[in-house]
Amino acid sequence: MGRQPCCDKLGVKKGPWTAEEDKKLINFILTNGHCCWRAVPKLAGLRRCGKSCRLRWTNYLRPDLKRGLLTEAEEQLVIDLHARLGNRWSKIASRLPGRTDNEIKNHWNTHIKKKLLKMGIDPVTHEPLNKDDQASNMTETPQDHANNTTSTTKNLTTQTENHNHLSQESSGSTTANSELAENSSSSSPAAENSSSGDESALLLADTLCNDESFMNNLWEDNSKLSPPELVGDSLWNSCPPSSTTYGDQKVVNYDDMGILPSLEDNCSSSWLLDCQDFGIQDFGFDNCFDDFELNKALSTIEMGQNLH
DNA sequence: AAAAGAAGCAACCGCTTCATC
DNA sequence: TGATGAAGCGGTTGCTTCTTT
Repeated sequence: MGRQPCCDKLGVKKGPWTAEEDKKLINFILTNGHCCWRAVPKLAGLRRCGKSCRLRWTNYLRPDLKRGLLTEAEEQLVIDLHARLGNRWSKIASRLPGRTDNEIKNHWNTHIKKKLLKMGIDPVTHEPLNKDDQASNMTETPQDHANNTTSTTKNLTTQTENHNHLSQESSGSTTANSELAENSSSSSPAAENSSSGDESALLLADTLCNDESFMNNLWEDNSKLSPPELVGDSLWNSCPPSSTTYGDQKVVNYDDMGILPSLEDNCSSSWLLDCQDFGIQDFGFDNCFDDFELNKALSTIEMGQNLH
C-alpha cells in the first residue's frame, strides 16, 4: 500500500487559476482560515488539489505579499543570504517579508544569476569565476565592492569596531539570527570553498551578518548607492525609515524600512490590486476598511498606474 | 506585420520533513 | 519505534508576454 495521493486526481483542475477560483479561495480562507489544506478545496467549492490551493494562497493571494521587482537592497540581501544558505529559498524568503520563496527563486534564476555571471562571479559558489576576474575585483572601487557578495564579506572585517560598538548597545539582535548562524557554520557554499586560513574571518563575517543592527548599517549604505526607483516599490518605500542614533552611528529601524513593510502597507498596495480585479465587496471586507483608508489605498494604486 | 526566439513567471511534481498515533 | 498523513520545499515545466529579425 503506497501513500495516498494528496488529492483525488480525477476531476481535479490544473493550470492557471481563474479570478472566480481566486475569489472563492480568498473568501474561504479569510472567513475560515486554513485548518487543513486538504479540506480547503472541498469546503471552498473548488475543484483543485489542496496543495494547489496552498501554493496559490502563499505565492499569490496572501494579503501581505509585495508585488513588483525586488529592489537593489532586497537583491543584495538575497545574494548575501544565498551565499550563506545556498538554494534554501524558503529560508531566504523568510528574511524578506512579503516575498515568497517561489518569487525569489524565479528572480534568482532570471535576474541575479545573470547579473553575477556578468560580474564574473559564480552564482553557485559566489567566488570569482577565474583568476583574471579575481584580479580585476581587487582593483574595483569601494562602491563596486559593496555590490557583490564576496566583497561584502571582505568589508565586514573593516567594520568590526563599529559593529562591536553597536552590538553592545542594541541588545538581543544577534539571537534573532540563530538559525542563520547555525546554517552558515557548515552548509554555506562560500564557506565550503574557503581555505582554512580564512575561517576566522568567515566566522567573524558570519557573526557580523547575524547581527541585524549591523546589517541595517550595510543596507543603509546600499540604499545610498542605489535608491529604489521602481514605481511599484515606491508604494512601500515611500515612508522613510526611522532610525536610532548610537553615538555617531545611525541604525535604521528594520520595521520602518521599505524592505520590511508593515502589514498595513502591504494591504493597501499589492493586495488591493487583487481587490481591484474582483471588486473589494466580493471579499466581504466591507467592514475591514473605513472609507478613508480604502480610498487612500485605491488612489495610491491609480497614481501608480498612471505613471506607467 | 508576422514569425522566431528569449525571458519571466505561475503552477506542478516529487521528495523531505514533521507531527501524530 | 515505525507507519502514516499533512505540509513544506526545491527543481522543473510550460504558458504568456516581450523583443528581435
